[in-house]
Amino acid sequence: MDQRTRTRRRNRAAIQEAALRLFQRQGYEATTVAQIAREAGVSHMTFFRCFPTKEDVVLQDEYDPMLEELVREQPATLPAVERIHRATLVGLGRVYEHNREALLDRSRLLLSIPALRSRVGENLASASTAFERGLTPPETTHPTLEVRAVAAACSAALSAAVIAWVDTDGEGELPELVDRAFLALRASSPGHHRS
Amino acid sequence: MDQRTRTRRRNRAAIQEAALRLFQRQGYEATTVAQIAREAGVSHMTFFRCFPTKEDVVLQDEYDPMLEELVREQPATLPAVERIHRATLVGLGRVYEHNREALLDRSRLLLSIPALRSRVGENLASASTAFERGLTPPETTHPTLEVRAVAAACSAALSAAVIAWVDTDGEGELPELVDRAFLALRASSPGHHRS
DNA sequence: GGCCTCGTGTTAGTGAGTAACATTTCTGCT
DNA sequence: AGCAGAAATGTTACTCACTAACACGAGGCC
Repeated sequence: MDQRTRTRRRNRAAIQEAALRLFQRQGYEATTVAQIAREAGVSHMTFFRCFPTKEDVVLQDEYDPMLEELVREQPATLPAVERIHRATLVGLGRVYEHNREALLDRSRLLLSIPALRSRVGENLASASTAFERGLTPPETTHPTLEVRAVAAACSAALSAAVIAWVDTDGEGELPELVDRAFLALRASSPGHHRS
Repeated sequence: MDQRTRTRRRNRAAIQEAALRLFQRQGYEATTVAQIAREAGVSHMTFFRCFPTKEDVVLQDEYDPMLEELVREQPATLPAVERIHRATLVGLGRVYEHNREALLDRSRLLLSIPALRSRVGENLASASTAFERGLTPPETTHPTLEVRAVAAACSAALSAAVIAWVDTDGEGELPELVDRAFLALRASSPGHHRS
C-alpha cells in the first residue's frame, strides 16, 4: 500500500477519534472544527479534506457495500422486501454483537443533535441505493421505480426500528425491532399490535 | 386578526417570493441571505426570524395537517398502507391540477441543490409523523413501532415517486408514479414490472 | 395621550467552509 | 542514491450563514 494513502487513513482515523472524544466530553455544537484539528494534530484544512463537513465525521459509515452484497446473496425467488429483511438481519448480526454500545452511542448522537438528525436522511438514501443495487442484476443501468420504492421503504422501516431502539435507550434488542418493522410492512392493519 | 401578525405574514410571503425569484434568476448558492432580505425590503434579521435557515425558505411546506386529516378520513378497515395510499392520492389531486408546474419546479430545486437535497429527509420525517397521527386514534400518546414503520415506508415510497417524476423531467404524471410506488410495496418481486 | 409590549433594525461577533499560495513529503525515474 | 515532478499539507485571508445584544419605533391597552 501507498505511504500516502496510509498517512491519509491515519489522519482520517485520528480526526474521527478526536472528534468523537471531544463531542462526548463537551458536546457537539460546543466543539469547533479547529479544536478537533488541533486535538488530532493536523490543520483545519486537512480536516475538510478528509470530511467535507463537520457533520460527516459522525455521519459517514461504510455499511453500504456490505448491505448491497448481502441483498444480492439472498435467494432471488424471495420477494424483495424479504430479501432486504434477511440481508439486514445478517449484516446487523455482524456488527451488533461486538459493537452494540458503539452503535447505540452513535445512533443516539445522530438522533439527538439537530444538525445531525437533519441529515440522517442522506444515510437512508445511500442505504436505499445499496438495496437497489443488491436487488437489480449488475448490468442494469437504472433500477425501476418499483425497486426504488421498495428499497426506500425498507430503509425507512429500518430507520424506524433504530429510532425505536434509541427511544427505549437501548433496552430492547435492535434485531427484534427490525423484525417487527419489516413484518409490519407485509401484513399491516391499523391498530394492530403484536400479541 | 392582529395587525402585527398580518405584517408578519406579509414579510414571510415577501421573503419567500423574493428568495424563489432570486434562486431562479441566479441560482441558489449564488444568492445570499442579505440579498434576499434587501430584495424583500427587510433586514437579514427579519429573514432569520421568519425562516430558521436559508434552506427552510424552500423546504417548508404545510401539507402535513392535510395529510394527517386525509389519512384519518379513510376507512379504518383498510390496511394502513392502503389508507395512506388513498390519502396521498386525494391530497395530491388537490394541489396537482392547479400547481403542477410549481410543484415540479420546487421538487427540481429540492433535488438538484445539494444543500437542499441533504435535508429533504426532514420533510419525509414530518410527512411520516403526519401519517402516524392519521393512523392512530387521537388519544394515543405514542404510536407503535409497527405504525411508525409503515408510515415511514409509505413516505419513502412517495418520495421515490417524486424522484422518479423529476428524473423524467415531469413528462410522466405524478399520481400514476405514486400508484406504482405504493403497489410495489404490497406485491413486490425483483425485476417485476407492471404489465 | 401615555405606558408597554413586541417586532424590527443595527452592530458586532462566532464559526463553518473555501480559495490561493507556500511548503513539505512522498514517488518515480535514471 | 539523488533529483525532478507530483501530491498532500499548512498558512493566510476571505465569504457567508447564523447569533447575541441593544436601541428604536410601531402597534395594542388603559
